[in-house]
Amino acid sequence: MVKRNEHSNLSQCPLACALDILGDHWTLLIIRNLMLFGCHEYKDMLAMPESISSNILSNRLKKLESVAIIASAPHPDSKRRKLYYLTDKGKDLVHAILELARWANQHIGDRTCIPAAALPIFAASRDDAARMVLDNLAAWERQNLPQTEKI
Amino acid sequence: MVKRNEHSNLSQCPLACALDILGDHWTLLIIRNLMLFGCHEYKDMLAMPESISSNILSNRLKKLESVAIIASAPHPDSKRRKLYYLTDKGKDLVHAILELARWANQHIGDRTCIPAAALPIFAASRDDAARMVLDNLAAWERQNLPQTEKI
DNA sequence: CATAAATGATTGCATAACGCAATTAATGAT
DNA sequence: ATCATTAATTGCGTTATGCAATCATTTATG
Repeated sequence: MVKRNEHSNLSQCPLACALDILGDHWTLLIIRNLMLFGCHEYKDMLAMPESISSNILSNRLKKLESVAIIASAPHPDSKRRKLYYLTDKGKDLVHAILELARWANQHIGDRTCIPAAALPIFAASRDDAARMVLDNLAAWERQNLPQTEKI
Repeated sequence: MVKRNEHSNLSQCPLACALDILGDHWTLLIIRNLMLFGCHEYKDMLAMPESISSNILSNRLKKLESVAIIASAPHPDSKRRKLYYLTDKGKDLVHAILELARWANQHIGDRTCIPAAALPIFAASRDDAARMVLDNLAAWERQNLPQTEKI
């Protein structure tokens, strides 16, 4: 059985190893949902405009949890629901994600439109933008996660 | 015929549109080769440690040229060789690429090792690093590309 | 209590993308 | 002339993806 090429078997380049985890069409969009769009539940992610399939979503959430980029907690309102959130490792992707979005906005901007939820972040400077995102996440966590669950 | 999900059909989010172009296992590695490793020819890219297949490489070079992230020029030494290089649009990915590499180095650093060619860049601050990369590229272009070919 | 709806997943199947080896066409070198 | 190099392309088998349907569990409703 020929497995998919895992760069990290052959290369120790940081970029190559990062792409083993992040280099597909969906993973960074899931992280974007958690980071910028206040999307913290399975059903919310299924409803995103890019229309991810439920099997792919399930698969990616599992992978991201297994490499500790995200974590999950039971939803306070229901046993069958879960809250997904970014770990510190996941939050640190804010710089890479904002740079990719910034590039797209600058170079393929005729095809893009910054989502309303992200407008204030795009208006800010690089450093301010990252800080705003992290502040928003911290505020969400104070409201929605048990205080002891901070990872 | 079911085509691969193209996010840009459904979403105008800059990140989603960027991933239509960059969101696979190989595209950013090719850009990395041009940007950081002084790798400007087909045969050099085939020799990279991650072992890309020649059909995939050919396909990605074509796609990247079609979206004007790279361009090519005939090699001065041989008609059958080509020189690939980054356009300004491609060079602007320097920030995103360095942030991804920085993240990997910080969070999965046990599995990574910064390639020697990139060490001085990693040692520098964010702003200095991007400037160093762009200076290196400009120097290479002065030596290897006809002056009128600047795109 | 019985039934229906919501939710987080999993399964089966068809298709597209990929990985590998071999091959091609054009050019250069001996 | 013959062989090697280079930038691709082709064929074929494997893997990943997309989609629809389904499942199991939990919550809501009559």
